[in-house]
Amino acid sequence: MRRTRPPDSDKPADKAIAKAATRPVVSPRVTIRDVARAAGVSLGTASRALNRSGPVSEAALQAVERAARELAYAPDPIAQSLRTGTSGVVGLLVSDLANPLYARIITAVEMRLQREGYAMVVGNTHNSNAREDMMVELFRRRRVDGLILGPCEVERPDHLRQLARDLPVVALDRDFGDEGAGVHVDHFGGARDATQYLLDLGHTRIALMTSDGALRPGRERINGYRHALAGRGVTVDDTLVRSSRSAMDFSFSDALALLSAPDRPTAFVCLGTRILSGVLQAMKQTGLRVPHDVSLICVGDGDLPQLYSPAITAVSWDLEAVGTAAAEVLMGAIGGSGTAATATEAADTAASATIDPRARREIRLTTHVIVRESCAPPPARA
Amino acid sequence: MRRTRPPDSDKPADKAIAKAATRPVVSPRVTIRDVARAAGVSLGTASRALNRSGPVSEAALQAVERAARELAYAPDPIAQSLRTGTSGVVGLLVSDLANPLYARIITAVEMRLQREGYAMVVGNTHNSNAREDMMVELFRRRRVDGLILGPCEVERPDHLRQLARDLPVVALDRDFGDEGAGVHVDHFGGARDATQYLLDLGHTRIALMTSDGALRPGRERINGYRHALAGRGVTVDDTLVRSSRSAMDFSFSDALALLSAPDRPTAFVCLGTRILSGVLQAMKQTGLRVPHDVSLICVGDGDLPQLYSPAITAVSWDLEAVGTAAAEVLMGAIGGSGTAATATEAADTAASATIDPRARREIRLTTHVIVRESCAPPPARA
DNA sequence: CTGAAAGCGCTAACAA
DNA sequence: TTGTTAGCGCTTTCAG
Repeated sequence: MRRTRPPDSDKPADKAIAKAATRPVVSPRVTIRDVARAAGVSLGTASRALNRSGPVSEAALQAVERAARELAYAPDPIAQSLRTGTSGVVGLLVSDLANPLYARIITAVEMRLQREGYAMVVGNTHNSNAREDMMVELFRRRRVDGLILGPCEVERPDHLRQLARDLPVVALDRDFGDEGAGVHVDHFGGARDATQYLLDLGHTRIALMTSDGALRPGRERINGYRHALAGRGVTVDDTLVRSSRSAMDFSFSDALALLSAPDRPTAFVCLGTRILSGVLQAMKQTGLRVPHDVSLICVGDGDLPQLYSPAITAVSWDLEAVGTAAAEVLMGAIGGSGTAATATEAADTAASATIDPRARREIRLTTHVIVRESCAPPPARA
Repeated sequence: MRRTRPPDSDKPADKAIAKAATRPVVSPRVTIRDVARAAGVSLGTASRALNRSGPVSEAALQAVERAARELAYAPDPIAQSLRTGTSGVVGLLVSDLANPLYARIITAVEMRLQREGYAMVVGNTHNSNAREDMMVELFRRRRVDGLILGPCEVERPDHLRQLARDLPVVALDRDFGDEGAGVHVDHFGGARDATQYLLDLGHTRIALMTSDGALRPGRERINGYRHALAGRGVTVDDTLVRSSRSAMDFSFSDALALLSAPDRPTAFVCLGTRILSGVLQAMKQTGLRVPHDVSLICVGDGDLPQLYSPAITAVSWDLEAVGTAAAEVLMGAIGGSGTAATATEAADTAASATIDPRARREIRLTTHVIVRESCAPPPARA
């Protein structure tokens, strides 16, 4: 058996199918042909009856339906896909499926999609644009009817716009261009409110710890923080704004440094529970106490802030709503008579004027702060 | 437009595809036909060359590969599926995608699957057998090449065995019959070790809080607990073993009751972080302290036990390994020249003797306890 | 209103 | 070794 290394078709996608192909098919399916025969009509009529896609006499309709029922006929999605170019599948890509935030969003998306009969394929980008592009390509090959994309590595609004041009795309907390749709959480407002709450308590040295200043959520939050400070005439001390790419590890050491400094902050705004973890550990290590010595507020709620002792005040938003909204916007875009996909040759041409209003939809969700036990007025100055 | 209500084809699956079908197809794909033409060979030869599925002359091979490369040809998975009856997709069903445990397992599965070129469709059973059956049916229609199934509602080993008969199935922490495969975590050992650790510390009144006695994990854990107690000659006080279906809500009130009783337990084994939450809240409410007044140990590690203060001792196992193992076992079963699927008419007939050894594989993973700060000797008796 | 027929893109017989 | 052909199951013209 000659076995020169497969050169091109060795891409994983092909491997999978080739490998699986060795398994024989299961049981002889009931096809639409069987239904047609049983109903005594032609194949075309059966199809039209089943799909209500053309004129069918009442008699034929009844017969076909009865036959379908009796034979327990179920259409073959694969065959339908081949013919129609659509799949009844939507793809969802996030940086980390295991992130509880995404996990909850995904659950909501799945639930909504399931109700509508769509299946959901998921993928992990590991926060890499390259991986994202690869997965998107794979999904497109599989003819997904739409895509939901979470934040990834850096913003690429034009890239996203380009993609949205021939496939319904819903962005989660991502900037996108004129085309496409997305659901945005008001991180700006969340960070602003959190900071304001702290200011009201009398804090002025408020540290902000964020992980990803490059992405929309991080950016918006930093802006909200600055906005609140500016609103009270407090000048921003940039040494108090720490942002990095990796979460927990950095937040611990950064918080430690901050807390050990002579003029240490009296409050922390932590953007995410992983960062909260790091700060909490730093607190533990330095022997400082919450909220007596320093106040803490966490942007993004979860088990940890809720159950920690003292319970941590948090900025919260409805994750299920994010997922549901994403699913709904996407289905709107798919259902909407797909202006999105008329294969114009010159892809760089300016967008046509006939954009379906539904294809350009943004949903904005608000945040609110849940006051718990982790914030108090700052300790009297030494 | 006459519009008698769709009677049978109104099942969600059909709805999705029908709806999506209104969108036009994207761009004219490069087909294998184009490749063949460009390479100056016939369609069949191109196919054989691309798949190494038959004799091809070196010259033809080169030409085809070059053509494929230049045209950036990518095979259409849908068409391949229709022809071969396989899809390069595997389905994964768990009771709750948002459960951090599953979320991490899923991530690992996805990573492994992705490497092999498989896509993953996921679904939520919400712990309902009916939903599980429905989703399985949906997935099968879509011709998934295999299934990974998490625990759900109640054990149905025969049902699972039946299913595994014509589709590769990997069970996660579920009992399964003679056919099929699965990965099992040693929950028995975990609970036993945890209990023993507590016994060693001097505890005898150890409460066990579990959520799902009906499923394998819960059952095994209860057994492990009993085993450890029996090994030390401690008689089991059944009032100390609390099990229920719903997690957090019940665990709070149950723990509260237990803690308020005159002869209260000096230690708790909490099966899962959600239950830990409830117990923690009950502790807070009663003013009891960890580990001074009562010791705590959590089966199943996570953010909460790790970061709580005091940090909670936990029984841990490698979730990534669970996922990876599941993916690998499944791929073994799929790749294995599929003895699983020879459509024998009488499905109830005894299994044939020709079961591929790979098709019957079980992977067993061990647990270990991570000692932290939540356990101490019991307080001196009043 | 209905039936016949043409494919969607691919693989797998079967002849040559 | 190769080219031709027959479908996989379905939707959708296009004539009747």
